Amino acid sequence: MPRTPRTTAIAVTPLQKGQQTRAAILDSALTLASHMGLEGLSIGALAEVAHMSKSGVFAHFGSREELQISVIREYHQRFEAEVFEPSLRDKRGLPRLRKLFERWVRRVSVELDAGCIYISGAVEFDDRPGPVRDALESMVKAWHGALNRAIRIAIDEGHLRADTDANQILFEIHGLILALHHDAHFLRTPGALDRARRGFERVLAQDATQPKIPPAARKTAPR
Amino acid sequence: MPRTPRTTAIAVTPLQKGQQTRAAILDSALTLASHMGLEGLSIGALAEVAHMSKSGVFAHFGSREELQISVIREYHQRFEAEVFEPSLRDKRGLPRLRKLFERWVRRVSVELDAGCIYISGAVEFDDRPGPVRDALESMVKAWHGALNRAIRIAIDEGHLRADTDANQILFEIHGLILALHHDAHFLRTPGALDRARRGFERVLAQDATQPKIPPAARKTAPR
DNA sequence: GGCAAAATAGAACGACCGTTCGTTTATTCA
DNA sequence: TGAATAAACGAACGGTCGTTCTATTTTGCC
Repeated sequence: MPRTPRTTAIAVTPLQKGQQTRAAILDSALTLASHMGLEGLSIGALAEVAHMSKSGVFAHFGSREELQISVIREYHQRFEAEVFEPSLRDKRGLPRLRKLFERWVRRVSVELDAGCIYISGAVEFDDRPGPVRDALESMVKAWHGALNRAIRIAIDEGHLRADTDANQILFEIHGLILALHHDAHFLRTPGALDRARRGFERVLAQDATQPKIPPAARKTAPR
Repeated sequence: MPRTPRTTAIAVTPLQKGQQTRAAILDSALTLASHMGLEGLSIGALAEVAHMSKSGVFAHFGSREELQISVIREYHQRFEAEVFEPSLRDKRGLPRLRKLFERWVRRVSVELDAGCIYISGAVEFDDRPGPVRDALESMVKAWHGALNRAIRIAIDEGHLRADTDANQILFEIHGLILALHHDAHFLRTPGALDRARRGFERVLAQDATQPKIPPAARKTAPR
């Protein structure tokens, strides 16, 4: 058989028309879901934003549930590309962990008005079993796994004490992100970003083997 | 004019029939909203749970929005009665703060399956202006104000250092509660409750004037 | 250029939504 | 007890939802 790049031609052709509009729809769906939540994401509203008919949008996903799952997967992909992957080029241990947190914090707060789909999704679907919840859960767990690994590397490198409880640190760091999201998006308290950063340094300080010299604070607080 | 306890007869009569069923409806509405969120709270579903007709339920509130606000107010009242008010009988300062946190933590995690309306509401309404959001925001701010006062009392009593940043502590404590809610309800991770408690003691340890002797941990970790 | 296949549109569906209205039942009070 | 009032019902409305189906248009390929 000669070359048959028919059905599974992934990256060769510059995206078939269908995949292309699908990507455009998904892009609109992401911003829409960030504002209205995954439950508030309706096909009608999405069609309007994408300048398409309801059935035209629908045909790309087959069901609303599949659309929601696609949104979650797309969000995960962007999250990984923006927050996780760059950290692989950072120095292992605490430096990498700090950068990871900084990018995370930015992602949650800088997403100007829109909220984080992991966070809103967790609240919307904590009581609602099904494929959407499953997709969300596996994405969140994957991210937590990556964070846990980063923390353990910091232990292995000797930057954190050997008896450090990685999951406890993860729990507290995650709490800081959630509080940041809450204060920045709901209460709109100014200064929440710095509170998250200060909290992060306090969490690290507890288990750090070196006296705390957070690189950013060094010039302003050189005591 | 003789006695006219007509419209505003609050606590004298053992609750008119109307108020009585209104309270019953509100009770069902609270559990329903805890599961489905404030946005997922529909009058039809509520009527079914309350064994009433839609219009019968509707008449008690006049609009869905008013129903949502009533739910928020009722939740706030219960939250205050269960978490805040008992603390007024606790010893001022750190003891009171610890009890406050412990009751809060219990409230968030022990609500067996249902979620906290403050937390889910904050996510649902963070970019949806209107009376519902306003009601939620004022309730949450009232609670934060009470917590802030409790922390400052601990400073005044000399239990926390004089230069303690009360709002920073509040931010971090709130984060622990949010992380607990996330892990307990969404991920269903076991041990989240203890992680929240440990985090709380770490937050306090940073600013405590006495070496950390958390009363609960004294017997298990007497080092 | 023409043909098969993919992509989109448009109308219609049943279900549920919040809300309105007229009627009927239950409660209150003299 | 009987009249006045409050409470609850039931049907209906306009609207939006996800989904289905059939037509029409657009695309990709020889």
